[in-house]
Parts: sequence; structure tokens; C-alpha cells
Amino acid sequence: MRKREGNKEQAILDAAVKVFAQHGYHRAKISSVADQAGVATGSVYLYYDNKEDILLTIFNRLWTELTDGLRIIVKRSDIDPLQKLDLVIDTLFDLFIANPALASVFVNEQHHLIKDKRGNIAKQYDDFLDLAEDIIREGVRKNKFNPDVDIKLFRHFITGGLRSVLRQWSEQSQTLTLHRLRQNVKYFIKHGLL
Amino acid sequence: MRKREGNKEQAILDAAVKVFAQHGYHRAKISSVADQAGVATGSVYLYYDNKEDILLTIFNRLWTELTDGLRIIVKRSDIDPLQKLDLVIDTLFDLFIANPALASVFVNEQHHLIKDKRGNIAKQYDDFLDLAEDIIREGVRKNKFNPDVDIKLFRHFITGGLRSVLRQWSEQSQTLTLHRLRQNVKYFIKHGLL
DNA sequence: TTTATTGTTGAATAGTGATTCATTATTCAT
DNA sequence: ATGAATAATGAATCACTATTCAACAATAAA
Repeated sequence: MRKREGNKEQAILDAAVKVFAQHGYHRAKISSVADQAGVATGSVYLYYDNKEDILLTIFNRLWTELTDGLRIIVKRSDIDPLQKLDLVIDTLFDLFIANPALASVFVNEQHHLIKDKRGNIAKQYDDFLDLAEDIIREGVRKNKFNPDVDIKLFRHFITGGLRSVLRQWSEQSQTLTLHRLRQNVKYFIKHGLL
Repeated sequence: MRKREGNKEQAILDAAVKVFAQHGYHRAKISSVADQAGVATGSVYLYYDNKEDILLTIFNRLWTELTDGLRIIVKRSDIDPLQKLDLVIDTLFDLFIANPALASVFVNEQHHLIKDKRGNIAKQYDDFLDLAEDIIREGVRKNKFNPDVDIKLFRHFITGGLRSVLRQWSEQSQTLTLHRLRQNVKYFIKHGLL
């Protein structure tokens, strides 16, 4: 028997994130991913069924991580909904500070998978939004948040706005520090423009 | 000499919007676009250099239209910045009510072109945002808007949020009427969650 | 050391769909 | 009515790259 050398599965996934971030999912070549991962082209197919499966795996893990984190935040009883909201934003920002390429893939490539049944990315996204909704609902119930804001709309607006801001940041990280960005986002979500 | 029958250039563009909206730019086939437009596959290449050129043309026209509209709004002196902001949102919503398929292409496919030098879509987008910034700046100057909001951030956040909301709407238009959506967006931008 | 087993390789294959172009159709000036 | 001149066609070509697989390599058990 032969032992597997290193963790190629993970190496390929990491390489894919880089290559997808740089060229976009469709332009990215499997051969480039393999090169980046330091394996042969064919080896990619030992670990993943096909190209889409790689993207699917990236998003599955990401959404799982995000949702798990969110679930913990939602459950906490030691902080109020406002602080929870801040924490959610912190979580997202922390993740993307740690891995800017992942941020780029996250904001740009999800729509390739939304319609796809395999992997249920759409469902994972919905689950995340549903959880986030709990925070808002709690806030409204406790009279902390404005009850006139449509929750379904709000959650899409926020995630879209965050995506856009993160995309901008991942493409030209010099303009604003992520920290300042984060502060501003938090403030803006709460108080709006006026 | 032979005269061109009908406006095939426009027919192809309209067809492309439909097909791109339905399948996404990369999955969309030129042959489908041709079918939809009622012309032969090869005819597409009499009017456009290649597939990307079609997408580029769609975005060029769209951004030109949006920027021209915005320019007029910015210049007006009979309304205050707050009303201008409302008008901008109205303009966007009106456009996408009139053409949902265009909305879908707009929110999903622009990033294919952002890095692309030809057509300067990135520049057109920036120009639009710069103009929008003028409104915010005017609002801050006249003490109508909160001066603590970072304008660069704000403009990205808003456009991203709008995109996300419109995408949601274009994919399942049943949930909320676009009118209600519009009211909520306006309200939320101004007052935030609190 | 030998052999069986599993891991890895990368050139060859195959599928796809964008693009081309030889052919045909239509129009209009004469 | 004729024949340039241009428009339109769509099957054939071409390019690209995801995917396969026969050959080779490394390991471990015998």
C-alpha cells in the first residue's frame, strides 16, 4: 500500500481559491489549479469529481463555517441584538482579512451555483439569512430596532452591501483599512444616511 | 445593393439580454442568441466582433443611460439632495421594472467585464459612482446628511445592496412588489435599522 | 526482496461551442 | 431584366480545456 503524500485535497482547494480569485471561475483552468497546488492535472480528479465540484466544496465549507459561527452568536444571551449584529459583521470581516482570495471568490462566484441543485448552496445561503433574521426579529421584539424595516429586504440589502464593499476591498485593498470599513458599515447599518 | 432587413443589431442585443439572463453569460450559446433573435448564427458576427463584445455593448448602453439620467438629477436645483437620492433609486427601479431580464444581466454579469480593458466598464461604473457621490456631498454640505458616513464606502454599499435586492426580485418576483421594495430601500438608506 | 495495492502522472481524448467562410439570397442602380 | 454589391446563412472548422486512462511510482505486507 502507498501512503498519500501530504494533504492534496486541501492543497487543491486552496489553489483553486487562488486561481478562481485571480481569473474568475470560468476562465480558470484546472491545469492552473493543479500547477498552483503542485500536483499533476489528473490528480485533481482523484479528489474532486469535476471543476464545479471544487467550487461547490469551497462554498459548502464556507457557508458551513459562517452558519456555525452565526448560530453561536444568535444563541448568546449575554449580549443584546445590536451587539450580535456587530459580531456578525466582525466574523465576516475577520474571515476575509484572513483570506482575501476567498473573499473574492465568495462575492463573485456564488451565482454560478445558486440555480444548481447539487450541493444546495441556495439552501445554505437561505439558512444563513434565516438565522440572521432571528437577530433582527429579536431586536424588533425588544424594541431596539425599527419595526418598519422589512426584514426580508433588509437581510438581502445588508449582505449585498457587504459583498460589494468586500469586493471593492479585495480588489484594491489600499484605499481604506478594513478596520475603518468595518466601523463604517456597522454605523451605517444602524443609522443610515441621515 | 442590398438593404438590411429590420434592425438585426438591436434584435440580437435584445435576444442576448434574454438568453444571458436565463442561462448566465458563460452558459449562453451564440446559437441560442441567434435563434432567439431570429437570425442565423453567423449573422451575429456581422454585428458584433465576438460574444464578449455583445455583453460589453449591453453594459455600455446601460451605464450610459444610467449616467446620463443621473447627471440630469445631480444638476437639478429645484429639489434637495434627499429627493435626488429618491429619484436615483426610482430611476433604477423604473429601468428594471421595464426590463427584468436586463436587471438580471446587470446584477450578475458585470464582473466578467470589470478587469477587461476594452469598453472601460470599470471606468463607466466609477463615473456613475462619482456622480452619485456629488449628491451625498451636497447633502453633507447642506447639513442634510450625516457627515460621519464615509462616502466612498456608502456608495459601494448602496449599489451592492440594491443589486442584491434587485437580483432577489428578478429571481422570484412574487415575494414583494417592486413598489414596496422601493419604499423600503429608500427608508432604510436614510434611517438604518435603529 | 518480492509482490500487491494504492497513489500519481501527464499526454491523449473528447466534447463543446465560438468563430469562419463558401455559398446563396436579396436589393437596387442601370 | 440584369448584374454588381452587399446581407444572410449555417455547416464546417478550430480552439480550447475538462476529463480520462494507461503507464509508472511509492509504499507496505508477505
